[in-house]
Amino acid sequence: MSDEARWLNDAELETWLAVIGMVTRLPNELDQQLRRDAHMSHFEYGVLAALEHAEDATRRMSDLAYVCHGSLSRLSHVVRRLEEQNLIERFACPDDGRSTLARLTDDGRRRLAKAAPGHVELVRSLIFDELSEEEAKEYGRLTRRILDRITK
Amino acid sequence: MSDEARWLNDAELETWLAVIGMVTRLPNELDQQLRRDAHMSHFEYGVLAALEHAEDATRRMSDLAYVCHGSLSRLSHVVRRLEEQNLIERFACPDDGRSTLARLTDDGRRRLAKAAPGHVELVRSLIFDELSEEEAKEYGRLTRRILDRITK
DNA sequence: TCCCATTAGTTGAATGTTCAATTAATGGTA
DNA sequence: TACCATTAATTGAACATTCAACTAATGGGA
Repeated sequence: MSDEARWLNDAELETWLAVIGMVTRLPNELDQQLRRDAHMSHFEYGVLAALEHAEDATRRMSDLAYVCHGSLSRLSHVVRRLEEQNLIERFACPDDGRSTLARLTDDGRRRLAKAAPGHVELVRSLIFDELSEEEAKEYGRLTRRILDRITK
Repeated sequence: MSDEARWLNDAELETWLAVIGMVTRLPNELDQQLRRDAHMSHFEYGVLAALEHAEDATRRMSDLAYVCHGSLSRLSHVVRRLEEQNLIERFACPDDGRSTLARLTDDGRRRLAKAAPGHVELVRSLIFDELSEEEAKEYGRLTRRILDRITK
């Protein structure tokens, strides 16, 4: 309270308001497009994509939660729903009895391939059509530094 | 499908993965701090703050929804809960019978003032302690351009 | 004046996420 | 070996958000 110096100045506030808008509106935008065109949320898309890029299209639940930026609980619920649609299958980890492995099925791969073009098109139109190549790189570098702070 | 050129290249993908991490993790981080220290979500904080900065600490519901980046339905539910805690009051708009005005109460102002220092401290530690003054401005400009695209 | 498309807001149900409790396996260490 | 703190994952309840349906007021036209 006695520390006025720690308040945000005008320039900082302007930046901060833009950041709030971005982190609030962008997920909504991605969710809407994917729900409309591919009947999945952006988080679900991220789970499928994270599996596709993994060795054997397989990951431990906790690793998957980390790379998808979600809690293990959230992931567990989401994976159950994806499993019910046969997009993912779960099986015990042979190395560690506590772990569960999740693997992308062929159906899952097809659903992802169907969803990807429209999703990428939206990402491109919102970010990479707006910024020059160098601006986009700089934006990535700055964002990564902040993200590393958040992740600790 | 036939359009390989529209896919993301390595640099774009790196930028995009950082952005996804940011928009997914930052809201969680803000929510956790505010819930722990002030028993409110970041969205609720935003609603109170948006009212405080308004003329007579009063705004139409739909304006409030816009500046808070949420749907009118979401805002309606949130405002009901805040009203139950006497942080906000609602009353009919004299100019337009369809509109509802929301006003910050004295209790609401106090709750916001109590929550603000800890919240600002977190924002500062995540963003403005990481970036130089010029980097923060640049980050704000780039983010704003993307946000304007999202908002159309 | 009388429509009626549009805008503003609310509500309840369906859905999704968080939170806390629980189960179970692991890896040290006494 | 027996203990137990830690890690991994799941589950159900509580809570928040979205979605669709609804009420109601407004502002133009015909």
